[in-house]
Amino acid sequence: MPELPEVETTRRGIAPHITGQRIQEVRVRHRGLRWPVPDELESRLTGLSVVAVDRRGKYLLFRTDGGITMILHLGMSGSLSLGPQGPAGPHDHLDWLFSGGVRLRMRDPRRFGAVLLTENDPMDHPLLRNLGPEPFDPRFTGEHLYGIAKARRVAVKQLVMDARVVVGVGNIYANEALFLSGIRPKRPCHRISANRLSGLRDAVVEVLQSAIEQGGTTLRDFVREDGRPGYFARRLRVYGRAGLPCLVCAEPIRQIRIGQRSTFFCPTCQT
DNA sequence: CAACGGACCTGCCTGC
DNA sequence: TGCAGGCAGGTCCGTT
Repeated sequence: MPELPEVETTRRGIAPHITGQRIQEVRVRHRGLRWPVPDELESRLTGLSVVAVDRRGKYLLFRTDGGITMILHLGMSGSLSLGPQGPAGPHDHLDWLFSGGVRLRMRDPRRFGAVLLTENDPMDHPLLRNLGPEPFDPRFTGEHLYGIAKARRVAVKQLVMDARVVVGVGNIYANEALFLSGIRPKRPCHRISANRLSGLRDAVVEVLQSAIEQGGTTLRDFVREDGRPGYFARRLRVYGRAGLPCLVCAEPIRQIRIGQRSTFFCPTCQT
């Protein structure tokens, strides 16, 4: 159930184990993901070595010495694990077996994930081409947010969740960042000052950074028999806390819907 | 262009 | 206990 911190934690967990390793065999059990797993995946990957595992937004990029990059997205319910994992379950779609004996497995019950190949620069791939800056990129600034916000009329929560504006801010961390910066999720983005949007930028960076740091502390558990990456306990201030007292002012946290997504905020701390 | 709603799927929880 | 309904951390795509 990955947002950017989970994807980054996964990347850091697997990269040291498979970088430099040769793909000996690819087993595809179920091709049905968001898009069908390409028929030629097995034949084109077998024999290549992984030279790097990168990330762009929530996409993982497995770069190989054959000039081919495998693009992998975990969707809503996907996870990667390093083996040995035991017998494959019904939602274990793919295995990659490496020459060193390591096995990487992708599980995805809801099948919103994706596995694709590209032989070109993956940044030019249609799925990645129009993505906004990484949250930790110096180009993601308050001015960047403000410049876009003044020309748009959506709720600010929808703006920060728009991958063309900045990548990696999913529903949980959008809620958290808006709480931290004291902005109501529903506020029209063009009616927020540059100063407050700058605060929102800082909050986005902080909330993602600290989640990644917490994930890092459990990385040692990444290789486990049951396979699931070590999900860390999140310290959430508003997400999922409808009706519970605000941790700052004790006012009950409210829950509304914005663009079909659950939204949580404190009616006194956030204006 | 921007905004919006629907679509893709399964699992899990709630309430009748 | 069974079943319907609602909800879930993503994001693409078609329509207006």
